[in-house]
Amino acid sequence: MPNSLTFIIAAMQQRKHSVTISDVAKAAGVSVSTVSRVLNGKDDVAKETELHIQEVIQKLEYTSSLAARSMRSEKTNMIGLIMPDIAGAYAREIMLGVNRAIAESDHDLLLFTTGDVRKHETASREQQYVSMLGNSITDGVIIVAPVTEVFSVETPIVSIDPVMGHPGYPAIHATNYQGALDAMNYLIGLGHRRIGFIAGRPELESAVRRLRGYQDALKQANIELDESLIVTGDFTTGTAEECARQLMDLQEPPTAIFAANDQSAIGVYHAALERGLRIPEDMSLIGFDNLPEAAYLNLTTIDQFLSEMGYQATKTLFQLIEGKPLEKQIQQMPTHLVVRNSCREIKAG
Amino acid sequence: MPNSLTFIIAAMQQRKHSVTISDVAKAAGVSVSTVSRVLNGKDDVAKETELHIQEVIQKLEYTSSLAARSMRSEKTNMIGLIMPDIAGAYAREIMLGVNRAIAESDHDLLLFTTGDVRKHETASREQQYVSMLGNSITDGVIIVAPVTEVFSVETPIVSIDPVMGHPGYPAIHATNYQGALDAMNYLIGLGHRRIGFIAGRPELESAVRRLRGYQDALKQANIELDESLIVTGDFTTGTAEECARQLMDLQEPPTAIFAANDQSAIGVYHAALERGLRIPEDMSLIGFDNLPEAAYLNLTTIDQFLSEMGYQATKTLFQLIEGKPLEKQIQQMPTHLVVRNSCREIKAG
DNA sequence: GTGAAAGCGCTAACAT
DNA sequence: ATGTTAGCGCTTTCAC
Repeated sequence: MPNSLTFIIAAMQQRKHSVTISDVAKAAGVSVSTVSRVLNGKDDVAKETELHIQEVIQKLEYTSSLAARSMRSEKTNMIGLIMPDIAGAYAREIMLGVNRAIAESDHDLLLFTTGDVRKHETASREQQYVSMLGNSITDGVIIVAPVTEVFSVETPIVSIDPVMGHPGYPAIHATNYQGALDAMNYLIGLGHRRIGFIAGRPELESAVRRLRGYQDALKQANIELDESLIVTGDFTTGTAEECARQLMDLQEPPTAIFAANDQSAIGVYHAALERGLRIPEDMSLIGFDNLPEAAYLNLTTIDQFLSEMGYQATKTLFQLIEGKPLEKQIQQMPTHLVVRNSCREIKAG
Repeated sequence: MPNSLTFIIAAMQQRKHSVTISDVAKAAGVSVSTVSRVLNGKDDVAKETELHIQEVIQKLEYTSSLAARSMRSEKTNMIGLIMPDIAGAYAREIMLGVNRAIAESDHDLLLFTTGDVRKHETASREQQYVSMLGNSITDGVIIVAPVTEVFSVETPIVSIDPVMGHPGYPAIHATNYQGALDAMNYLIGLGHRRIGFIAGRPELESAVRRLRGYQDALKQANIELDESLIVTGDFTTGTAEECARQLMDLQEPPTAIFAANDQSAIGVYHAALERGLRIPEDMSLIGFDNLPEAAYLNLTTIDQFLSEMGYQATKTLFQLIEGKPLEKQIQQMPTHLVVRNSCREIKAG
C-alpha cells in the first residue's frame, strides 16, 4: 500500500472586496442607520423597509464587521478564553467545560492562543492578551495561564487556577492541598502505612500543594516520611507508569499509591495491569468500590474535574457580564484519584 | 471525606476605564500620530521621544485595541480557526496540528466556536463566521465544518475536510475512499475473506466514502458482501466497542475487523481485551506487527493524522496570506486503523 | 520629526 | 419611521 494514505491540498486563490453597511444602504436606497437598526433588531423600522433590507443583505452576502461593531457597542456576545496553548491535556479538559457552558449560552467563544507559552517575550503578556480581547472584541475574558501578577482591566475577567491565592479578580481554583490531605486520610483510614506518592512537576504550584498535602497527612497520622516512596512524575500517563514501576520495585513496596492527578493515575493503572493486577470489569473504575457514594471516583468523574472548572469559570464570567452579584461559592468536586492496594495485589499475583 | 474535593470560586469585582492611544499621547505630551508611529515601529521618530513614549505606555499599561487596529490596518498577525465545537476528539486532533503550526509561526490564533453545531440556525452560518473573523480581526481563516456551500470572501481561507470535493477555495481533505480501499486490500492480501466493518455516522461524507471503499474492495476481490459484517458506529470508542462485540457474536464471526477510524479501533481493542485476546506488550500497538515498515501503524501515528491535516492547513493558510503561489500537493498520511485477526484469536482463546 | 485631519465600518443620540 | 451627525480607537496621508 504505497500511497494508500494520502491527503490532498487543493489550491485556489481568490479575492473580493468586502461589502460594508453602506453598500447595503446604497443598494437598498436607505440610510446607513436604518440598516444598522435592522441589523440590531430595533423595532422602530417599517416592516416593509425591514424586509427589503433583509433581502439586500442576503443578496449581497453582507456580514457586519466584528471589529467595527465591537468598537461602538458594549456587547459583542462573545467571550474570550486565553490559553498558552490548545494542545495539552490540561487545555483540553478546560475547553471541554468551557465548550459546554458556551453551547448552553447565547454567547460564542473566541479562544486566543499563541500556541506556545514561550512566544512573545514581553513583560506582561497575559495583561496584554486580556486587554486586547477584553477591551474590544469580547464581553469578558477567562484566563488560563500561570498568572503571576495582579493586573487590572476594565473588562470582566475570571481566572482559572492562578498561581496566586488571591489575584485581583474572580478565580476558580482547586483545593489542591485539602484534596490531597483528604485523599491521604482516606487511605490512612483504610489502614495503609506505606503509601506511595507520584508527584507532579515541582514548578507547578498545584503539584507542590498536593505534595504538601501528602506530607502533612502522614505527619498528622504520625507516620514517618519515607522519601523513597515519593517519586516525581510530570502529570502525564507515561511518566507515571514509570514511577509506579519504580515504586513497585522497591525492597519494601507501598501498599497503596496516591497519584497526584488523573493522568498519573491512569499510568499507575497501566503499570498495575502490566504486572498482572486483576482489572475491574468496567475499565473506568479503579478500585474504589469501598469508597462512600459521594466520593465514588471513576475516570469519567475525574476527567470532569478540570472540565468542571472550565464550566464554572464560564458561568461565573456570564454572571459578571450580566452584572449579577457574585458570592463566594464552594463546589464539591473530586480532585484526585487514589489507586489503592495495587502493590499488594501485585505482590500476591 | 466529605468535602475533600472542592474548588473555590473567589469573587471580586472591578472596573476601570480603558486606556486609549490618546491617553498615552496626552500623558506623553505628544500627538496621537506620534504614539501610533512608535507603536508600529516606524523609524521616523526621534529616539528620545520614542523612549519617552515607550515609558508612558509601560506605566499606563496601555494595550492597543484589537478592534480599532484591525479596522485600519491590513495585517493583524492573527489567523482564525472556525470550528463547530472544541470538545470533540475530532476538534482536538485538528487543534493539535494547528497549535503546532501556530507555535512555530509569528502569528497567533483566534479560535471561534459556538460550542455546538446546532446553535445559530441561520442559513449560511459558516459564511457569516468567516467574514466576521476574516474581514476584520484575522489575516486569514481556517474553516472546519461541514461546509455544504461554496461561498466567496475577500479573506484568505483554507478548509479542512469539507464535504464538497471542490469548494471554491483551498482545502485539505483526506483520501477516505482510497485509504479504505487500500486498507481492505491489505487485509484481503493476508487471506481474509470475512472482514467486519465498523462504519461511522452515515451523514458524514468521510464515513460514506470509507464504507464505499470497504464495499468496492470486496467487489474487486470477488468477495460477496455480507451485510451482517457491516455495523454502523459513530466514530466513538464506546459505540465501536459495542459494534465489535456484535461482530464477534455472529454465528460466523469475521476473521478481521476494519474499524473506520482510530477511535473505533480503540473500541475494538477494548472489546478484544474483554474477550481475553492477548495484548501486545506496548499498548499503543494494535496487532500491526506484520505490516510493512511504511505502514506500521500505531495509535500515536494514527492520532497524528487529523492533526497533520490541521498543521498542513495552517501552513497553507500562511502561504496564502503571504501571497505565495500555491501548488497542488500530495502528502503521505495514514488514514485508517485496521485491527486484524482479533476475532480469530478470540475464538481460539 | 511631529501634528492635524481624514477616515475605517459601525452604533447611538439627536433631529425631522 | 427614517436621515443626519458625531464619534469609538486607531492608522495614514499631508502639511508644517
